[in-house]
Amino acid sequence: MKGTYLGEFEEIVLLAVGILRDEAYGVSIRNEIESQTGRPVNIGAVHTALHRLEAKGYLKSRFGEATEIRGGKRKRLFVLTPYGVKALKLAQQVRSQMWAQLPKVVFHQK
Amino acid sequence: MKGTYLGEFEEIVLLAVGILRDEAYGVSIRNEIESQTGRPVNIGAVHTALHRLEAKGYLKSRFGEATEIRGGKRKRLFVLTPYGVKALKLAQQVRSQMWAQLPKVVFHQK
DNA sequence: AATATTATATACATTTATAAATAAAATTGA
DNA sequence: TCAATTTTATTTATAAATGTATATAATATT
Repeated sequence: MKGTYLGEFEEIVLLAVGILRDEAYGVSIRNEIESQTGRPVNIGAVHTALHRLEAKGYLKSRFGEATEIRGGKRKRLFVLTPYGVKALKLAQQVRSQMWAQLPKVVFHQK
Repeated sequence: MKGTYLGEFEEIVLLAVGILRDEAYGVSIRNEIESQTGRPVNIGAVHTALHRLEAKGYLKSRFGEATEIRGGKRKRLFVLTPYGVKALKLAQQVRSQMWAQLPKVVFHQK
């Protein structure tokens, strides 16, 4: 495991998994990110990120039932590991601390 | 200008520039990031990020006086542009909003 | 069989990490 | 004085990690 920190997109994927809880899989994660950020997200990008995050130990996965709705392969459901939660907290904490030190002048620039 | 959002490291570089104000240049930025994050930072990584961020319009730069202390080249001093401040705010806002939606269970996982 | 839904694989682009080279300016000391 | 040295800094080159897009596969419904 090399990179000890999260990429920008990886972090958002982790957050989406946390929010979705038992319903976090490729497509629902994509939708969640799109609605939260307003930016279009490619499904392949999500799967690649999920795979890497699992390899790094930030996520774990299991197969769900084949979808009840229409068709499709079995969903692969993801959950945060304690290590993943820790990484999220650390990333946010560092930035919060830096934000708090930004001079007001900069902060209020338009 | 392609990538519309900030990389993880780019964001930290911008924050360091904001904190350092009139004294933001390669070496001081590196030191600031190291002390804020506790992780070692390569000076070349900082310079490439600064260059990219300037090209994207998030930063602008000018030359400072040659150092008063011993020897050395002129420093290239950086400041945030309004566009850079906006990008920082947006990035933090999206994540704060997502954090707020994380179920408490996840949040308090150790 | 065609369609809808989902996952996976592959390829390529961009960002970040690392190391080494180059440049500029002040000090040192003959 | 002035060339060698020291200090400070930027630039360049390359590798690794991360981000994005496209193509392919699997499975159920219509």
